[in-house]
Amino acid sequence: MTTSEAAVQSLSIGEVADRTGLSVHALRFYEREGLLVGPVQRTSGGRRRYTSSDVEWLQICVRLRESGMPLADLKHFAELVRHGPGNEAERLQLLDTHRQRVDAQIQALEECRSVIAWKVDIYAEHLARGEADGLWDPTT
Amino acid sequence: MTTSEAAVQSLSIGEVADRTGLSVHALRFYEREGLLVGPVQRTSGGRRRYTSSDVEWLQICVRLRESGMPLADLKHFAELVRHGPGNEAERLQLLDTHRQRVDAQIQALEECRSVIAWKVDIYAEHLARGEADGLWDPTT
DNA sequence: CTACGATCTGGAGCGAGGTCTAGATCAACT
DNA sequence: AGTTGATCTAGACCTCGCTCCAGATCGTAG
Repeated sequence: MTTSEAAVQSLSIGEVADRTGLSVHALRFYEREGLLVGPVQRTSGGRRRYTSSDVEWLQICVRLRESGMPLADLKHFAELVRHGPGNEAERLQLLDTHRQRVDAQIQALEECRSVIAWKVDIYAEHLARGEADGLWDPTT
Repeated sequence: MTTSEAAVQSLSIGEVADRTGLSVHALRFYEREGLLVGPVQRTSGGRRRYTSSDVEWLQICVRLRESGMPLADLKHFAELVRHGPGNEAERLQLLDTHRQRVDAQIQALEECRSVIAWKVDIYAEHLARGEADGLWDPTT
């Protein structure tokens, strides 16, 4: 049998690492930093057992981090959730602000992309005509 | 006339900082790190004078950095350009590889965006129905 | 029982990408 | 000449986000 039998609902840190893409080091680090909503349960021997709700939260954290949210903001969000109902408007604002930043980021990346694509085209064209057509501006 | 025109077209480090968005510190740092194609000219007094071609290169650097290219790659690109013609294929590949990374990044951000937008909608809906409808999953 | 891998804690270390300081010099204005 | 602000160099320092280490413990398979 595998590691989880009675533990079908709770996962070890390694299993959570697999499911979230975070390293076990990062998971412990996140916990120390107060990025989790609640305290992680422990076995009698002191090993962490993560609930599916812990894992869902971590998966959201991963998305927010991937999209550039700083750990400090993530921590703030965790605190809001931890303090329970009554601050939903603030949570909404935090997320919505971040969404706007993501939008801006996507747009900036698309501009970069087109500048890069343009450079790529210049190079490709030069190469197609043969490299031997001599000098050209170093910045192209 | 031509000479003075050329002189007029060179910029101080502060002016370049304004035009590129990089700090003067960052400009000196980039230079030290070998990210520039050529050595920057100096006045008799030792102050840097940037040509418009320097500035163009820096503007490309800014775009590449904004889109996540590491300084090491930028340095590599600068070296290729510095060593003159003959390695255009390699430059092309470097840029094209980066363009692919940018594409992947845009796609990842769009996924994040939609996850976040979904969360935002959940919060907005709850708030629209009044905050008083009690408990809900902390991870929502 | 023994091995062996996974996990534990606290704290040090790291790589990226700058940022800042000190103390001197330069250049322009008054 | 004096004042002021920009720039110079070398090098120390900083933030962020992990990553890794040492040394101990847990827990399962053989």
